[in-house]
Amino acid sequence: MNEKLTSSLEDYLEAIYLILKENNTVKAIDVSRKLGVTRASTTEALKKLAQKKLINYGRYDAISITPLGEATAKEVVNKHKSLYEFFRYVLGASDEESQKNACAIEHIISKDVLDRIITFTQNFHKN
Amino acid sequence: MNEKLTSSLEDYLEAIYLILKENNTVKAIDVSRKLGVTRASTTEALKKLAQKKLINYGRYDAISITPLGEATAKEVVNKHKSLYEFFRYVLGASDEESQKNACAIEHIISKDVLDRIITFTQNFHKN
DNA sequence: AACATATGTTAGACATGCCTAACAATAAAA
DNA sequence: TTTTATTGTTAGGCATGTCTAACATATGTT
Repeated sequence: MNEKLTSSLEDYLEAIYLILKENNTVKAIDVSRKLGVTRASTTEALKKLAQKKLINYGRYDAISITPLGEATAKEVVNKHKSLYEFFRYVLGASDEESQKNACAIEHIISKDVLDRIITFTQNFHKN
Repeated sequence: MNEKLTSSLEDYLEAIYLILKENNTVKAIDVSRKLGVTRASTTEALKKLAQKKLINYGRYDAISITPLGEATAKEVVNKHKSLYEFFRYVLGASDEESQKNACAIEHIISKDVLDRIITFTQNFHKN
């Protein structure tokens, strides 16, 4: 049941969550544009996310996020944010580099190492 | 021509390089065991690496690495080592966690951010 | 050398994830 | 409201990467 999401599906879920937060509404095409994929690809991803109970969605239907989906999305967004801040403010990388690497690494880093990075960043800011 | 390797092919090349360094010889089955994949999968990967001139290899033939392949492998190994050291000695993660995360992140981190991590680790050791 | 075991290869299958092109439905404009 | 444009869906294709099972070759043992 509770299988781990693929990087790709995490990206779709994250996009839906972020768009919803800005617009209070999401359309498939917004997701397509945000991720730079075709509408066809988005349709397929939406089906899979709905099957996993992370979003509510039916044919030609509005998209909404479930509580489970929202929790999952928030986790990904937090990972992204934590990594971004580490790259940007601790390592001094550019905004673009920090974003790019956070986007890739957020899907594969372990909780243990991420937590250490978060702690490290906090201590770094204190000193 | 000089297309970037996939994460998977980088793993195979890295394994070949490391086994060669220990044994002075590699067999496909060694690679299979090291990566936890079937012999069939390794055969296919070897074909692709040979096509890209990273290894010398023909049907039922011994495997050797080309200068280009060796250079490429060394880069990956260095990325791995740098990440491992950062996780292990700067963040204080366990050996296993450090290995696991290095294995995954080595394929996707950018040169810019990696270089910053290397510098950071060096400075950390000085203080 | 003959047989047995280990290793390598191939074919065919499956899963993921992307695409294009054609079609369907909805929304906007006339 | 009828037409047009936008958005969503489906079907079919392609690439990657894995697997199993059957077969081929090589290696080791007797």
